[in-house]
Amino acid sequence: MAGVAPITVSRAINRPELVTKDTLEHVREVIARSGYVPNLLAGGLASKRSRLVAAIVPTIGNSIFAEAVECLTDRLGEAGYKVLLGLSGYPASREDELLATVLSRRPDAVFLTGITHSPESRQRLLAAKIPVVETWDLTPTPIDMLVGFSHEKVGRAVANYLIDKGYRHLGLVWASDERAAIRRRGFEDAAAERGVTDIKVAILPAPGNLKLGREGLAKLLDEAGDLDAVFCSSDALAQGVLTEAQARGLAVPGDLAIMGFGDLEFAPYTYPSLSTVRIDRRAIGLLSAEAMLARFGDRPFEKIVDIGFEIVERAST
Amino acid sequence: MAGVAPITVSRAINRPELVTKDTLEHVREVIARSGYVPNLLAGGLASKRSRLVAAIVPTIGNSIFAEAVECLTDRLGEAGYKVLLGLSGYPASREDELLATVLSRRPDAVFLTGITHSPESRQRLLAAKIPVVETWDLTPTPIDMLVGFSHEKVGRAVANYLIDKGYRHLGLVWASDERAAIRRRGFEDAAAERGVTDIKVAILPAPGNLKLGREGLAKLLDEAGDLDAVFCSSDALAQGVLTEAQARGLAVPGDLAIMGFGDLEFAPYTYPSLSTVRIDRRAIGLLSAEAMLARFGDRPFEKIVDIGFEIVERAST
DNA sequence: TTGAAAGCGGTACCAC
DNA sequence: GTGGTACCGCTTTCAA
Repeated sequence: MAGVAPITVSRAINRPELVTKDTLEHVREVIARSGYVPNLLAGGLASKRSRLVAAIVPTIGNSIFAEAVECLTDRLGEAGYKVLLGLSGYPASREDELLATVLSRRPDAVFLTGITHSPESRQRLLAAKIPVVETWDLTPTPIDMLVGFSHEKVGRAVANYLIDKGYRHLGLVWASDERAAIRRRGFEDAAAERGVTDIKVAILPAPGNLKLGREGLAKLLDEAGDLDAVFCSSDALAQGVLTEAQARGLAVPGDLAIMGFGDLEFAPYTYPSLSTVRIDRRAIGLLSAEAMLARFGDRPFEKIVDIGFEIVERAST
Repeated sequence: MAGVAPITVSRAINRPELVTKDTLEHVREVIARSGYVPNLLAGGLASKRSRLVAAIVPTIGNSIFAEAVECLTDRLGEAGYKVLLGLSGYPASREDELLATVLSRRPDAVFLTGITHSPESRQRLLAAKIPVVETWDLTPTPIDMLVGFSHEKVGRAVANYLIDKGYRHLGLVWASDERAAIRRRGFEDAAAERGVTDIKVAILPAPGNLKLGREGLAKLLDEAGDLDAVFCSSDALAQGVLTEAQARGLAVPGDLAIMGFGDLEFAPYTYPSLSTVRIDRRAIGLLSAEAMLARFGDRPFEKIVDIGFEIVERAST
């Protein structure tokens, strides 16, 4: 329609600096007039760059992962990439199958949640020869790149924090999630080193929610009445624990201290508020995007980024 | 590698019923052994079916949209489709641009939030000739299909509900969001019909959160002390209003009744809990998926699905 | 700066 | 039931 070769249109769109100003204007005018929409499937096939990034997360509903995915999507979108969403569920049993189907879309990079993946998945990821960013956890041997923090350190830090404050009768209201299990181990190890053992635990199905939190505390209190501090594997559970404590007339933190995890948006402004472990979820998405973009542009990027965490003290501990 | 024509491999994967059992087994064995991963970009280009569905939502972080997208993704995933995420932000100013870039991926269907789209977007959508599902709202003239509910009716229902309960000094803590504006109009119209005017309004930026909710109630109370019921444009804001009310020593619902909107997961179990308008977010995602799948299979599906809503009464009204 | 030809990796169509 | 051939719509490569 524009009276030029297809390749000139391609260049006008993708590398306008290679085209004369006049040709460029003309092609653009025809594009606008004709309503031409380039077919990126075809483009991806020919160029072997799909400009698609797969994000595999357990869930995005009411969850700490949503915000990371949101940041990832935003940042990648600026650079012309779109995010393919893969929800692996809890437990991440669907990850293998999901990864296989997602890789057949030929994404240019993959964002993964967690660091434990089946040998088949690792193999497939390696074979794809694309940037892979594992997140939400730390390991010295990532598949490729990693943006996360140490769950063991979180557990240890919270145990020491609570013990420093004088609490000795500790309880956990805990979702049966892989990374939470590592936090628990860190917590129990550090507590044991300080001479605090006999930690009560209520295990609940993941993902946690307010109702499960209430049930968790109820179970804990029915079994052991002398609890003075509870650490929860998520803020959602902590909200439930707080609710149950209030319903039972317990003063927080007077009778019972409560610590959450994740620092979900609703937490910081609640009154009386929950103490929690702040994780910079936006940083996980953003840094993952930057890591991928760096690799796309052959620029160097740190292999492992530890974004750390922070204990946020509020009225409840 | 299998000693058969490419098309036979294609059939073994996509239409195994057309291939002899022996050939099928052999091809499958070779596929497993070689680690062959089909290229769906190429397949999509050739077949003109990308098996991609675009979902355009304002945001997925801490939001009512995340759950709908989750259900959509799950249901479509079962059928071999993947979801391309498009985040249009608040206000949906990026929708046009987003839609253009997303359509160049040749999705087989599009999930949209809301019913107001620019003429260019409507045009592009129509030109794509694919199923389009608009959601979260109602109109007699959708682009194609629609799964939603009437925001005007929600507003009217809440006004009548509060007035029936004897509240006369009404306030709104409201995010500046398009659909919320329609609920507000319905609320004010119905209230006016019952003789209740002079409704105080605090307008806040979207999306609402707990902190903004606190600020909203503070503003309302500072301007008009005689408030006896507040309707919030989201549960997140309502949580903030509740928090601020408690901080000021107001009894809820004795001194101040509070009504939220959306029925976010944290709300149902909070104690004392918020009354709210329950929207079946999962149904929006699921029914949208079903609508698309029906159209893919040339099966009929209702053009417009009104999922309705429900006022959930709890301690706070 | 622009274009011709080839091909990316599959699937549609029709013959065998 | 299986295969040959053409072609999906774009980008690569190399030549002009």
